[in-house]
Amino acid sequence: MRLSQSLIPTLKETPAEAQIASHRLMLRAGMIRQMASGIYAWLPAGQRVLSRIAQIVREEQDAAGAQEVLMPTIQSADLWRESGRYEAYGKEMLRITDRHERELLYGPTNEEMITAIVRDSVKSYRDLPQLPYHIQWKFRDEVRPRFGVLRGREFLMKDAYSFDLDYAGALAAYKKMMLAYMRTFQRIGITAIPMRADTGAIGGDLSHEFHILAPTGESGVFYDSAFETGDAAQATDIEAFYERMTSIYAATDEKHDEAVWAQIPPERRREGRGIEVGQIFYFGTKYSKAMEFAVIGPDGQKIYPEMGSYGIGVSRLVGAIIEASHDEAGIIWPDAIAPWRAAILNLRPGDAATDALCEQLYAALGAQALYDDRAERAGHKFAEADLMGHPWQLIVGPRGAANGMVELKRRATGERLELPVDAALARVCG
RNA sequence: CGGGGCGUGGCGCAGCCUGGUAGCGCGCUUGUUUUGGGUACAAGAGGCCCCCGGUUCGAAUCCGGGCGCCCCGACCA
Repeated sequence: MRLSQSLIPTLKETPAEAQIASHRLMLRAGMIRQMASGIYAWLPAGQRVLSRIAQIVREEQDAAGAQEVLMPTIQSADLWRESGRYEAYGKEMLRITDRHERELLYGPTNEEMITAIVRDSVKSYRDLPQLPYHIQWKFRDEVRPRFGVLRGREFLMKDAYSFDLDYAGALAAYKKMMLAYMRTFQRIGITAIPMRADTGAIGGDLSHEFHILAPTGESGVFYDSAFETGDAAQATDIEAFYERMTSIYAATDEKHDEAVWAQIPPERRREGRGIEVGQIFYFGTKYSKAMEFAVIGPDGQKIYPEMGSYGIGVSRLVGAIIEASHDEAGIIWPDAIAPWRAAILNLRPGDAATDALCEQLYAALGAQALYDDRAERAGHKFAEADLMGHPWQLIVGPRGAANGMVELKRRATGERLELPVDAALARVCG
C-alpha cells in the first residue's frame, strides 16, 4: 500500500472520548472510527489486523478438528423461546421487529441457533461428535460501552460449539480447545493465561477464562510464573498439557484463594492485571434437553448430547494486544498480526536514487509493506510510523540511497542498523 | 440503571456567568522555504455554534423539552 493513496487518517491529537491507551492509539493510528456508542468502523489498518488475528484463530480451530460455518447475525425470537433465554436474557439483547411484526434479535451468542442446526440434521450417535465454529459479529447492548473496542456493543467473535455423546467426549473437546487457544495466543505473540472461571449466563460447571496480561486490565490476576515457560506449540500429549495448564495456579481476584497462593514459592508468585480475551465452557445437556436435541444410540435409546462452547473475542483482542504492547510513541505490533510487516519511509520523494531504492524495496515486499511516499517531512514520517507500530521501518534517505544502503529500525527495541538493501530485506523477511 | 460532565470548522479547545451576530492551536489548500524526529513564513478555504420551542429589538450565550457522546459506580466477551 502506498500511504499517499491510502485511507489511513492519523490524528496528531487525541479525540476527547478516548481514555485508555488502546482506544487512543487505534483512533490516532487511523484504525477505527466510532459510528455510534460502542460501534466502530474498521479502516484499512484496523481491518488488516482484525483479519490477521481471525486467520490465526481459524487455522488453529481447523487444526483442532473444528469445522467453520457462518451463522447469521439476525436470529428469530422463537429460537430463543425454545431455551427459555428470550425472556431471561434481559436488555442486553437487541430486539428487532420486522415489517410483519415478527420478533427478531441481533445475536449476542449462538448456542440456540447451532443447537437447532445440528439437531435438525444429526439423528444418530454415529454422527457425533460435532465441533462447528464461526467467526461473526455479535451485538450486546451494554449499558455502558467504553474503552473503544474492548467494551464495544458490536464485536467480532469466534465461537465454537461441541456436541458429544458423553461427558468423556465433551471433556476431550474441552481439552482440545484449551490447547488450540494456547496455541492461538502463542502464535499471535502474546501471553495469555487460563484461569478457572464462573460460567455466568451461559451456565455449566467447567469453565476457563483466558486473560492477556496488561497493566490496564479490568481484573486483578494472580498466577504462578510456571505459565511463563509453557510452549503450547510443542505440546504433543494433550492430556499432559491439560493437566499442566489446570494444575498451575492462576486466578482472577474474584476467585483468588490466599491459602493456595501461600503455598506457591514467593519467587514464583506473579500479580498483575488481565484482560479477558476468551472463555471456554462445558455445560452438559442444558441446551440439548431444553431444545429437545437427542440422537438415537446404539441401543435405540435417546442420547442428549453433552455440549460446550468456546469463545475468542477477535475484535477485543486487537485492543487487548495494544494495551499489552505499546509505548509513549505508539503501538508495537507483534510480527504475526501487524497490519504491515514493514513501513518504507522515503525521506526525500523526488530524489531519483531515493525513489528508485524505495520502489525496489516496495516491489520486493509487496503487500507486506506500507510505503510512505508522501511529500511530508522526515520527522512526520518517523512519528507516524512509530504511532502505527510497524515491526520494521526501512528508512531511505539520499545519503544512504547513493550507496545502496538503507537504515533498518526495529520498532520493539528501537535498534537501528545501516544495511545494504539485500541484507535489510533478509532481516525483514526472516 | 444511579451519580457527574460535555456537545462551537476535520481534531483539540476558548467564548456562555455579565445576550450585540464567532475566535485560537493543529490539520487542510496555494506559494516560498526547509530537508533525518510532527519545520518556518505568507496568503486562503472551511462553521445549520447538536435539534426543537420560548424569552428578547437581538440568543452560541438566558429558560423549557428532546437527542447524542463521555466519565465514576453497578453490569459485562
